[in-house]
Amino acid sequence: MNLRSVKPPHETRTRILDAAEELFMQHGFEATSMRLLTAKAEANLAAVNYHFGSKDALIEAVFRRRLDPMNTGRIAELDRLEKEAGGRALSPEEIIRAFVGASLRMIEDAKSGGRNFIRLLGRTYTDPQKHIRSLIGQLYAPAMSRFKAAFERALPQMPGDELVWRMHFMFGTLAYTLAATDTVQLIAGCKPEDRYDARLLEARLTAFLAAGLLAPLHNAADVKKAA
Amino acid sequence: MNLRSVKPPHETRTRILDAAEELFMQHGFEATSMRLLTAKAEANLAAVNYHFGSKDALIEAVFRRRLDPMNTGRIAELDRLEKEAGGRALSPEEIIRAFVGASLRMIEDAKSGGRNFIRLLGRTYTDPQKHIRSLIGQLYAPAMSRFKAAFERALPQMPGDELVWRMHFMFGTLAYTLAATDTVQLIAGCKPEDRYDARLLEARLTAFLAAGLLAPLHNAADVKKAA
DNA sequence: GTAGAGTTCAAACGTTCGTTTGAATCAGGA
DNA sequence: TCCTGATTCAAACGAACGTTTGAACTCTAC
Repeated sequence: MNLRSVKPPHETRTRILDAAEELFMQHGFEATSMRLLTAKAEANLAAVNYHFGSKDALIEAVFRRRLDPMNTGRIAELDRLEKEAGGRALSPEEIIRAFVGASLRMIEDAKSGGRNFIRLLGRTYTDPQKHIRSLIGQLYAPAMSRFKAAFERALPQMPGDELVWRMHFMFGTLAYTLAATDTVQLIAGCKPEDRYDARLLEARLTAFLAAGLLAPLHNAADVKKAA
Repeated sequence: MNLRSVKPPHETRTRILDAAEELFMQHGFEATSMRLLTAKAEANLAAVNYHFGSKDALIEAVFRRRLDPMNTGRIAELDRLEKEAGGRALSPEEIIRAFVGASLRMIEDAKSGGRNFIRLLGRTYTDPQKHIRSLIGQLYAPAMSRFKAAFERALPQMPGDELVWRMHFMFGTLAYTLAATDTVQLIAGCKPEDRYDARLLEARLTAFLAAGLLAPLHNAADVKKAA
């Protein structure tokens, strides 16, 4: 029995995923070389191609590992809330919290690299590569349609296109807030340790998003008339 | 006089900037090679290094060309509004519109590549490379502090850290909304030509942002108690 | 018409990239 | 103990990268 045999099966795979998550976040996909990545994972250069097939397949695996459970959890949480509410309609705040909470709980989970992943994810929503965006879209699609239906029930009076846009705005606020923490420092000095008091952030985000979602409806006719 | 002499002076520089703007948007910085870029600009491979010095310097020039006038315009618009208002305090909506309007006016300007730039910009806020983010931060700093002061005058009752966070949220919504148009299609089918009716989008965005900015203040003590 | 600065050009530089290869090493069952 | 499939390893592959070079070319001013 040599030293290497103490590793559980597939540990190399996991070490590669962890290293990839962190390095992709720090440097981006293209700027992270397989040599740097495998060195950090304490694996051989060929290990990525052996275990995943290619660099692109590794990227996909990084997202699937975290995103599938996260969105499954979001849907389950929504199911739970609706069952708990019986026939009563959920409030917009409850629905927002079910969505936002999943991200923040992963950020709070400091032991696993969840925070790395959330920041990576925020950056990837706007990645220029089409196959990456379509992967993200594909992984989000079930949760998206589920939450859209929930919002429609909670806000039956809101026009469909308006709801789509406001969901887009909410989604963007969440993605950007968790990815671009530097901007807060840009706006004003802000102690780093305050940045991720997840519970306080959740309250701030939810209040902001709920208010935006429930903003008074503009009058499209007025907008066009003013033009 | 040969064919090339019909080009105005520095036109090669401009063609390179235009090509870079479009290709950086489509493929990102790293994935855009100098060979592809100079081919699109109908320039020699060495032209970028001759006119700009390096690829990094080209990236910086792309941002400076658009961002400097845009933020100068934002500040001028705010100055104009305040002068027009005399002593009266500006409303949050007016301030938001002054900021958002600059982005949307550039998107509307379809002839120049303004729309490309705005999308590129939205993606770059979350770029992993530190020197790029710090460049963006540096170019935004004057407008940021100017608008922060304006919001403080408009909302004297709002705590400082709360305002910083809400500005962060607003900034994120704007950046993401203009960069990740694909997500709207993900949430629900949406005709592409509707996506950038800039005037309608400005109304939607401003309503959402103003409502979020003016959201009821949460009670931080309650949040901590609930934890 | 010629000197000279500004610009363009083809070619090559050294480096790094993702991937492949084939041998070496491992664990576990017959 | 030996076989077998799974995994790791060092080494090399061809391609693509950003940059540099020095000659060729263009236009202006004298």
